[in-house]
Amino acid sequence: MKKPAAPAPPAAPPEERNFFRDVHQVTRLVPPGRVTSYGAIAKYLGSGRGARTVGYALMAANLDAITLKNEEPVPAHRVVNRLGQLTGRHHFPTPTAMQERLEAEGVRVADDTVVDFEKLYWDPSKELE
DNA sequence: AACGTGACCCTAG
DNA sequence: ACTAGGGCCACGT
Repeated sequence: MKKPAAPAPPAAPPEERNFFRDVHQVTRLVPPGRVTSYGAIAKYLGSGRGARTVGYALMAANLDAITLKNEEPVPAHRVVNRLGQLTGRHHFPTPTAMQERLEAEGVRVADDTVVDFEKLYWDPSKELE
């Protein structure tokens, strides 16, 4: 007798998704005045090509932090794409909130792009080993 | 259960 | 040098 259908392991705890939690954690590790990229985080987490999901997680992170328990806000404004562009600025409360926050930390932004991006780049795989 | 979406990245012509 | 397309992962309905 074979099992008609048993691969239903809903052993998923009510806790948040590990992936999300991981992304939030790494993002929070980014020091002020520094920036990182989605791909770097994805790679650090082992996803490699899950850079997209990282962005997803960040968006949810903002909502989660505010809606769920807001334990600690996630500095999503420190995460940009590999080109240093503030691609996610449109998802912020205001289209300029991301840039304002970055500038508030000393990060210069010009044309929706981080100036000296390579210089301010913070790679978790290298900084955190 | 399947399809569609999304703050991306990489490779090819 | 630039443009175009596909792929991957996770979530929502």
